[in-house]
Amino acid sequence: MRVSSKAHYGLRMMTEFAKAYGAGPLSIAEVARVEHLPLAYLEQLASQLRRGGLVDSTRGVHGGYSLARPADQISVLDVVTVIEGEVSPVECVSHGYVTGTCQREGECASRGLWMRLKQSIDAVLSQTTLAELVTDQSLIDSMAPAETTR
Amino acid sequence: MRVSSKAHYGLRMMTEFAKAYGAGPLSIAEVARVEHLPLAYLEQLASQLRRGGLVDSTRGVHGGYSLARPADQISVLDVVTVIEGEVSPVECVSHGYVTGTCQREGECASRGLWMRLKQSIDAVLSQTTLAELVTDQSLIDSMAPAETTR
DNA sequence: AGAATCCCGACTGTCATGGTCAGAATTATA
DNA sequence: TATAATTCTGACCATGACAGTCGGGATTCT
Repeated sequence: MRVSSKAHYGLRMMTEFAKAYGAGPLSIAEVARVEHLPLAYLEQLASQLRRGGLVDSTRGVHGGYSLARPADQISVLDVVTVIEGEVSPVECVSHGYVTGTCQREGECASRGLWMRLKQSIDAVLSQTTLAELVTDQSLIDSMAPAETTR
Repeated sequence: MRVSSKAHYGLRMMTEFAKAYGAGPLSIAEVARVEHLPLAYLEQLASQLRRGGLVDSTRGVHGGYSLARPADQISVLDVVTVIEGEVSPVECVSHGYVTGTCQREGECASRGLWMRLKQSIDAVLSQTTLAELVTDQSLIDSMAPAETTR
């Protein structure tokens, strides 16, 4: 029951893109610098995010990535889903599940539980948008300016 | 964001123990038979459950395992925690987290999110007890008796 | 004594994670 | 027009978790 650091990295990258939204594309070299993440790895994640339709890319010298839509219209769930695939505690509650695949389906008592769990997770993740993460971030920054020079 | 089938197996086994509660120990050979799970694997899981204090074991001929306390006092969270370790989307919100381990702690905007997520998951898993799973099970069984002969 | 059981440690194959690397394609700019 | 900055792609790799298997030991009932 954990979020991969892959998804976590992706979210951090998306937060950077959100901060830069409207000011032209942001390169992953820049993201790697400010977030201290391995550049070559971010490249892969950025590709996934693009294929998932969350960001647009611009190649060439002043290229980079920018959010495909405003930050308040991209939820954490969107990001996690693109990178990790659908959030689903067990296969039988995932979207593409084909009825009958699990032989125990009829007599399974815990499916209801897993469905509640999935809904609960989805709710939390879809309620938080990148925009909120960014404003939380600036709140933190403004409250502890002495720490930022480290 | 998924529950390992290891934990899922463990839960199924615990449900069997719950059904047999009060009627002497239940052997894992029996569990393996009715749940169609590999016996040798269940042995490992049963050991973990015992070490985690969720079941008591009896060796010898009519031995087996029985719940360490009534089924309504064991939650799904208890089971998952013993088998998978603490449920925690990211390290920095887990119980044993040492403040300062994550260098980004000060400026991390998503920690609040992960804490909400953990709480939400914990809530769902701790609200459901083995007793409820068992009664759900019997409800299902009584409603579709024709299917049980397959 | 022997069968049924739990107990334990070692082993194994497969897969996801968390990367790295080399090089090709594209584009701005000196 | 060359070159530097970028994205894009596919291949590669090391590590550890997961999902098991196996062999044998310890215990207890009959």
